[in-house]
Amino acid sequence: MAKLKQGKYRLHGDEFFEAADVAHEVRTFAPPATIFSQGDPADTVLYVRAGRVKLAVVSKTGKEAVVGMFAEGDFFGEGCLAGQTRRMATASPMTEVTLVSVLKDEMSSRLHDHPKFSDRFLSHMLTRNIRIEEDLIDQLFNSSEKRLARALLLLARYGEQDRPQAVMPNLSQELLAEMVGTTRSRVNFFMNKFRKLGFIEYNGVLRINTSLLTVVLHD
Amino acid sequence: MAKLKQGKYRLHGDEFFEAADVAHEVRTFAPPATIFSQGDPADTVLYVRAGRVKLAVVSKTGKEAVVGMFAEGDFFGEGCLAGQTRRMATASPMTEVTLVSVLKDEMSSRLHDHPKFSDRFLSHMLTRNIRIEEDLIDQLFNSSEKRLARALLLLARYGEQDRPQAVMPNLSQELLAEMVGTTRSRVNFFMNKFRKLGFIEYNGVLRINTSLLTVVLHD
DNA sequence: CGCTGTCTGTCCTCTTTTGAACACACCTCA
DNA sequence: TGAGGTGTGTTCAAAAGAGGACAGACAGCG
Repeated sequence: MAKLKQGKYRLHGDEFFEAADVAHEVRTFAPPATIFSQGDPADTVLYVRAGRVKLAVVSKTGKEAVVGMFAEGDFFGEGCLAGQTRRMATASPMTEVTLVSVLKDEMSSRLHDHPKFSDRFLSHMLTRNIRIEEDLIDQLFNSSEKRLARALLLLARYGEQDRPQAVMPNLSQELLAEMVGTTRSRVNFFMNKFRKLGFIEYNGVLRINTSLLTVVLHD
Repeated sequence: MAKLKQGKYRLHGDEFFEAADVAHEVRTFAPPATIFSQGDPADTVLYVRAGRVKLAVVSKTGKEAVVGMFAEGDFFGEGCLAGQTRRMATASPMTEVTLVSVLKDEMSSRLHDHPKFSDRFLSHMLTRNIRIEEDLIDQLFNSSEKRLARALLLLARYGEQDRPQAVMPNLSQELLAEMVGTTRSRVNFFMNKFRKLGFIEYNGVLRINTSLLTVVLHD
């Protein structure tokens, strides 16, 4: 385990793959490639060694929604372990990304016979679960204004690792709308509102005033 | 393993608890009791041996939303394994219910050293994950009309075990509204619409015409 | 019997959200 | 240099939803 500067412990990359002797394949992607598409046959579980991945669903009406973003240390595509035979969403790289891909059957076996590996995976599942559940509650309770505020705050926390609160510039209002579950015009409206109120500033880079923006969340 | 009539295999009750030698406690509840409340300290994982449980969140503004319903064979309250120290939701029995409760630390240990048990739990997590993700997508894409239709269809599938499509009578429009994430007046409006169109009928018992109602979902 | 509580049916207003349009700025590439 | 692409700022009418209010039906209970 490597201790990161924020003080959190995190298992690093391959160790536990190698410790558990998991047969795997390493693949890299860069935008605008596609890792897998909604409807593809699903027989591998993926793990992010480096970079960032977006998981999105498109509805019958062509609307697109982001249902997950994954970074170093995350698994995704694990639905196939529960019997999903097709991908339910489309995964694409947001940056250059290095992935470890493990066949479903291999994955099941190693989960079964290697406790450390299974611990690690289970802990991912628990965390992911909490996150989706929060997203669901957010959708159930909050207006799009609050949901946008929350999304920005989560992004800010992501950014924390490097400099205080500079968030990636390749984050269009269109993408924000997909993450939040609303339309671009709505996002634009609230972004300007937040800017006027001094909660955020942006012109190329996005800076977020965490403490001010938090106020939006709590009425 | 017992083979159920629908042809699905399902592990039954205690077997795998006993096989894994998990220290546990059995408790029973009946409405209108509370199993645990949002904000309570969280240090056990629960398992439903019989009956049905509702998991709901109340917002700061007093709105209530149902984020999960659990039946025989389901685990819940597993957030504490991922470090949540408080319950994020309130769990209540919907019927008479028999629960198995396992201390968090005991749970971690057994997950770590007993593959069968860990398999079983992991499979629960994967399934639950898929379900919440679907709920989230449903919220992101669909109007309350479609969400209600979906909720009813899911309920019908639940009922499938016994008679074709009679759904529990103690299912108020208020509760439906909480499950769907809307208001009662909205639910009432669509229930009447569905009834007029012959998609459902109700007067005490609710009967759902699955194939007709499915049409609503697909435009 | 009447009181009370719960659930349904209905109606109405106010707010939020959608969906689409158009102008403008900026970048890139031929 | 100019054309096309992409992202932003802005506006607006129309649709969907929220949030109440109120009456009637019905059951349990003192």
